[in-house]
Amino acid sequence: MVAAITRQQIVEAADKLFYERGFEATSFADISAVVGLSRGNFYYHFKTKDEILEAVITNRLSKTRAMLDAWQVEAKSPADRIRRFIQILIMNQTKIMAYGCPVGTLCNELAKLDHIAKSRAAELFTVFRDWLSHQFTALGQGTNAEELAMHVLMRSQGVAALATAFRDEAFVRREVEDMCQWLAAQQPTSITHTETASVQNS
Amino acid sequence: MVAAITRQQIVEAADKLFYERGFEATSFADISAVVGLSRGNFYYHFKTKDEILEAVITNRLSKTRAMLDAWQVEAKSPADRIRRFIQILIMNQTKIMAYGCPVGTLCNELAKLDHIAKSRAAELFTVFRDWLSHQFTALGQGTNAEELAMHVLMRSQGVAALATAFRDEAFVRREVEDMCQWLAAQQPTSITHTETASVQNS
DNA sequence: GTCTATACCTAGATAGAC
DNA sequence: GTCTATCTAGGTATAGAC
Repeated sequence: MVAAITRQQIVEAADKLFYERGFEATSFADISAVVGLSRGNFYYHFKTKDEILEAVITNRLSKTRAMLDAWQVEAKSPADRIRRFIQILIMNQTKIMAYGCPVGTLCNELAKLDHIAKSRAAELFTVFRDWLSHQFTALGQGTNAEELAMHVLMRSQGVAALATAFRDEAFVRREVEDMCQWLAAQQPTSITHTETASVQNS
Repeated sequence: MVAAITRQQIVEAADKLFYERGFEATSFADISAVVGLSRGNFYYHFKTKDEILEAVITNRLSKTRAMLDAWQVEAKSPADRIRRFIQILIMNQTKIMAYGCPVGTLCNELAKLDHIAKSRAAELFTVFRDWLSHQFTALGQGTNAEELAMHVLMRSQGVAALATAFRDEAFVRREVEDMCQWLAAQQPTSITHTETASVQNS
């Protein structure tokens, strides 16, 4: 149907604008201008702004799952997959320096607004955490796989936040490098020192 | 003067609301309601909303500097002072889980709005970074003191972001613990292993 | 399904009485 | 220095013609 295509166009445009300008700061007029639709017709597809947000989050969730599924096939080892995740910081550096992490900034904004969808937005983090946790288990870190996953997520969020504030490419590169070194130290089969001052001890 | 007191009340109220609800989502009506002032009278003190933001950031900067100066006296060793910084995550846990880090979330919002004050907000980070850098130098890490300072800032931001999304107190405690262990490993005089997979190498 | 027109509200901001 | 009244712009949302 044409309606389904228009709807998807709206969701994609809203996704981009919510990321670049924020949810509240984006108006229907902004979205409809991008799609090339009148504001009035807008309401044929979505009754409220919250409905669009809901659709945007759902869309992001499925796209994220698809991306992680692809990585599962493309990258051979669990360590390679985790590195692939870490490398997002390099791949999306320009956008992150301008607008921050799409997930983290959305969760923060919705938390402040005390918006109904804030827990649904946090699901995006859960998807990443569970996938990372799965990789750490495959890496032989079954006991504290989830803690290690949260640690990787935490670092990514921290790097993204400071990348936005300082716009320092060298900082991003250095921290990504450091994360990869940390990761190497998490592999029990690794030749590097098994003891590091890291999350592995509860 | 009475005007100066009223002005300060406005700044304090705006500071709190900008943190808890966000800059854009806070209206003049919200602020004046807290202060107990009419909207009209508001403009006697501040001509525009941006002027209030400017005043709020200036206020935060001076309060932050005062806090760090106090820590400089209260805590005896550089390591104690850095730990004091890390402990903010525990001290302000409830607020952070609800609204995130006041500095990080403000910088993110202003970045998305492409607001003129975004670089001024980032100065708040600079104040923390320079203070932390100073402590690391005192700790004997003069060569890469600033990098270590950025690493501490990065972790704090990451923990704050995920604390907001997951509201997991155990996670916060665990990561604070881990940061303190990492810190202990940064002291050259320390008895712990000198080599860790950490930022110390470029 | 898409449009125009419009209702209704709240925002930031101003004017002028007191 | 504080108030009320008011302006204008922009937001969400609806109605109804095509």
